[in-house]
Amino acid sequence: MLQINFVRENKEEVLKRLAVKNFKDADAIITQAISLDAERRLLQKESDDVKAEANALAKQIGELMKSGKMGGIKEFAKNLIPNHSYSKGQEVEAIKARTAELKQKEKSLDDTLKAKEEEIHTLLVQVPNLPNVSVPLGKTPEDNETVFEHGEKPTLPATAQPHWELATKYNLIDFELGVKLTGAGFPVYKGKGARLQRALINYFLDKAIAAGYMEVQPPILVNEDSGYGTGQLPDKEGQMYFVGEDKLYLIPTAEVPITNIYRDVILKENELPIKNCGYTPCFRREAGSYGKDVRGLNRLHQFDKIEIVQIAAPEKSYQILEEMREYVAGLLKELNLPFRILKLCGGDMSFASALTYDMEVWSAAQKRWLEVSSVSNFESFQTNRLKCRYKDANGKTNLCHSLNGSALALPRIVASLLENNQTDNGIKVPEVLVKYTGFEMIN
RNA sequence: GGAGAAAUGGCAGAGUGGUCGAUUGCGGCAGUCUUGAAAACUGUUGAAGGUCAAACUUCCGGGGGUUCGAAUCCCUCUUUCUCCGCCA
Repeated sequence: MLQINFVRENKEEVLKRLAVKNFKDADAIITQAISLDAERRLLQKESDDVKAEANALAKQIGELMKSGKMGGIKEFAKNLIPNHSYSKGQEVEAIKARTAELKQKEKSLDDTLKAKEEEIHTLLVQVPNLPNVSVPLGKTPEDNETVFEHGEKPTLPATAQPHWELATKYNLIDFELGVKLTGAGFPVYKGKGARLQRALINYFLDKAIAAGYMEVQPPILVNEDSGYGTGQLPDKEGQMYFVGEDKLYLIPTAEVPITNIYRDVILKENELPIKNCGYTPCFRREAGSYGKDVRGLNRLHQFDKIEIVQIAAPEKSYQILEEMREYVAGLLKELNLPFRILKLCGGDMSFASALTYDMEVWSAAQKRWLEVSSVSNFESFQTNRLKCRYKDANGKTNLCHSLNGSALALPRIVASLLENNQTDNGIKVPEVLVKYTGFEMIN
């Protein structure tokens, strides 16, 4: 969520940059939020003044009663409403009447204030993050900018098979069985298929740890506050599985629990950057995305992913984004998969991101690019919701920046490994994985 | 799941209706002393809104209530601890 103070002070800039994200109602929403905020501050002042008077009265009554000077109370009451005369014994009642009046006023002001704040909030949560100045213009994935390409696309013989056929041929993955147990999109990995999964998880975690990330094992169900903190709620509840009985959501990515570790936390500047990694299964309903690109491992309801998350000082976050991008690229190089890196255009970026790189591997039999990672800088968009802050050298509290990336998502890596490395004698396991799998060939 | 107890500032721990945003200790920061460090001493040290800056307001697990006035009393929710039951 954008900060209202920033929006207020940089309206033109905000509108200009929202246009890059093709956000339609920017002008109306921003203008209204700013005007509501002005009203809000006036109300706040008014309410504060009323409270200040009530507090002062209560305090004085306390002092008078404490000193036992009932006569003092009489004088006090007279000053309260100067031209009013009181009959005996009414002094205290007069004071009470005045505070009751104030209290009523306070309540009505606070109700209005609260409503105003909610209105502003409702408007602001609809506004996406501002894209970084380097984000290319564009509306569709066609407009993404390829910033890096690596590796040779293998040329496969005519007999080459897509991964879902290979998976069946070598008895690695049973899609039908998954349907029996759960439903479409919940495959069962078996034998070397299961072992390959486990090998990849361990390999990715070991690499992340070596790169300075601390491993965490978070819960894979989260509450509503967490869903809100990273921005899945209130908008995308339809994409998450929900356990109604306990009001918990199955995580769509480890980003949610790991980033929420830092919700309502004030960090010391020397603790930054915080680098966490974690393996979790991820659950996505993928409502409305059916078609042929869901074939095999291309799009699942449950899949495994290793996520890297960093909480950084604002002035370092873009440098860190590049480091994270290099880190993920390094993994793909080691796995010997041809890949490209895209800088997403304004129209293709996620709601919360300021700059995103997508990493896509070449899937040789399907002859298409598959997204296996997305590395983003959210700047202070998430941390504003999370209230994740740090104290700088001057003792001032500022919002941190948050970043995350997949490192990596397994299914499409597996798909690409199977397809690209297929030979007449079986599928060759990449060298770096052999010590994790314990076998060199799948046959 | 049943019974009881508790939830206060980075941590520990006072405070049971009236200058309490909160005693005190530890920790942190700054200074004095020292060649330097430690120790000792002095000062300082929560967050949010608001303001040019102040004033001022809010926050003692969350929400609601009683009262002129609540950290303090009442209701409710959540969490933690102890005991019992069940159990990987």
